Amino acid sequence: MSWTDDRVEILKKMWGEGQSASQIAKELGGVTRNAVIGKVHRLGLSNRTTTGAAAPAAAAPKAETKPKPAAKAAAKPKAEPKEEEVEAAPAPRPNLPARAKIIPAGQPLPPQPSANEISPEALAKVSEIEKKSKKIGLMELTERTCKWPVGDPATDDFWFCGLPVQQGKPYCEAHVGVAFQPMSARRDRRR
DNA sequence: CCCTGATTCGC
DNA sequence: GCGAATCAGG
Repeated sequence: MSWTDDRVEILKKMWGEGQSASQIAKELGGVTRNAVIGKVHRLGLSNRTTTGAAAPAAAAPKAETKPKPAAKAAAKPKAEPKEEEVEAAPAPRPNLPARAKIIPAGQPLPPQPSANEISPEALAKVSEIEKKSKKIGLMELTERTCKWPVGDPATDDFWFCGLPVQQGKPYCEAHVGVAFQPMSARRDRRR
């Protein structure tokens, strides 16, 4: 595939909308996100300060990019209804064994050193997500499902969180929060 | 070990 | 000019 004017236009449009390079590449087809990024740079329209997936600092106040006074007469009333994202069904919700006494106090911390102090916020968050947990069984555990145990293994009332894990961690974000709160900042990241 | 963009360099 | 490989970071 080559960069035809048409495709470049789509690229500019989507990039301007803040779409990620991978999304643009997927839309265009026949190119990878690297190709898109490369092209973006070559076109000069790089900056967007949106590094990383989790970069809430969008802002983009100086978006007004009209460097070309030469108004392009290419008026294309493209009524793009945007891509419709299909929302997957929520939790499978396997029938709960009657009264699920979701112990509020006895927090099932796997490797509990001794006495740790977890912020009430984190605990509240855990209680919250436990409701949303997928309640998966041991068999459903994969490398990227939260392995946080909930309930009492000795009873029916036991399952694993199963939510998407945090990168590299064995737990989801909420559980990571209570799993290892205390951590000395490690300035070490070399391949 | 998912994702993002940025840069390099052989083609 | 192109983009895979790589880098740098969330």
